[in-house]
Amino acid sequence: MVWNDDTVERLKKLWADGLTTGDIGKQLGVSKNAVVGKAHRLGLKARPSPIKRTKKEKDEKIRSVVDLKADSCRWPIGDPRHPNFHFCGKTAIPGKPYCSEHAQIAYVSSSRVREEEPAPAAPAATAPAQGAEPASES
DNA sequence: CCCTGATTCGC
DNA sequence: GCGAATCAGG
Repeated sequence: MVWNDDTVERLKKLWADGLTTGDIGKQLGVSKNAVVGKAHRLGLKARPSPIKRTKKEKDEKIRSVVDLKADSCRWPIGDPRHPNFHFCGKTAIPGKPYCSEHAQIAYVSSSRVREEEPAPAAPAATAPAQGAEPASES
C-alpha cells in the first residue's frame, strides 16, 4: 500500500466517517490490519471496538399501535402488513376499545356485518383491553 | 464464533 | 514504514 497524502486523507476521512477498519480496508483495497496499523502510526485512532454507525437510520419507522391512548379507538385501518397500517385512533367509548362509530361495527348483534365494513383484524371481544401490544415489525 | 480495534514484530 | 500475526474487548 502506498500511503501518499491522498490515500492517507481518504483513510482519515473514512476513519472519521465512522467506518470500521474492515470497511475502510475494503474501500482502500487493503486489509483491516493495514488500516489499523496506519491509523495507529498516524496518531489517530482509539475508538471503541465494535464501532457502530450510531448516526441516524432507524427511528420513526415503528409507529402505529404504540402511541395509542388508553381511550383510542383500536379499529384497524389498512393492511397490518403494510407500513402505513394504523388504527382509527379516535376517542373510544369508555370501557370499549373502539369509538362509537366502530363499536357498532365491532359489536354486531347477530354476528351480521355491514357489507362495506371490513371485519376487524383484532376483534375487541378478544383483544387486550388497555394493553395493546405493538406487534409491528416482526 | 462472530465482530471490532490495538499491539507486536519480522520484513 | 508497512502490515500479517497476534492479542484483547464485546
